[in-house]
Amino acid sequence: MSSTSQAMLNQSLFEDQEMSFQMGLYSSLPNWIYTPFGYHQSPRTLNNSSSMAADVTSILTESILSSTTLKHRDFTSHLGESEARLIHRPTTDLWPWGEVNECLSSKRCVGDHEHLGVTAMKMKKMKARRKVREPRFCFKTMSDVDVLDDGYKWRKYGQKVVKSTIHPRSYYRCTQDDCRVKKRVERLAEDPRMVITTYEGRHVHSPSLDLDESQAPSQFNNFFW
DNA sequence: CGTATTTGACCCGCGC
DNA sequence: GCGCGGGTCAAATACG
Repeated sequence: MSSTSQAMLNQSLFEDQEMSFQMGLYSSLPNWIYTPFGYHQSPRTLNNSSSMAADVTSILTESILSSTTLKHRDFTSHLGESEARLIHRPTTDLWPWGEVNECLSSKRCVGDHEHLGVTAMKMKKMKARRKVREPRFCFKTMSDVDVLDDGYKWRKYGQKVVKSTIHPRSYYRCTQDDCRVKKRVERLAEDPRMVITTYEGRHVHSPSLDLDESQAPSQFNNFFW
């Protein structure tokens, strides 16, 4: 992995993030899956199978959100041995399970975030808020449009100019009754081409196919909750 | 005219 | 306690 893409990865690890994905330009598939702990793998190595990529993201998300320990066999049992081998980091052929488990057991998180501009103070804030906040994760997408179509219907309820960027942050709530899922959308200060979409909570319903619902939702919707 | 968006006010947690 | 920053509310406004 180049140092440039590593820098992009680091940028995605911003405050409050449980998990992030980076999606490729005009692609519905994440190129990378990032955990808050800094490693990654490319679902594209899985034969471009989006359903399989969705499976991987589901496992990661479930594991992180439920604070269970992530184990390699979680992948092997789900994907099969040969496919699980493919999701190892290509450069090292090693998935740092020790670090994953360490972080998931809340002994310590992320280690060197200082160079990312995330202070220890902020980390304290994150921990405090995580206790009361819904699980959240985010996508980083290169896109001209701010609000990506994720299959759900959203109503905007706020906009705020946040510090350190000229780009306002928009706040959306799922329009479905009894569904408290929120998302916020902002552009990366360092690279306005990148849209950061942060989801908070999980939908209690399926994506609304507001028009033509005869079409199957397809695996694309598996990426979103 | 009903619904969605805009936008300033308000609230709340946090650091000092 | 005060100020700051981020998140939400809700009245006003825009839109279809």
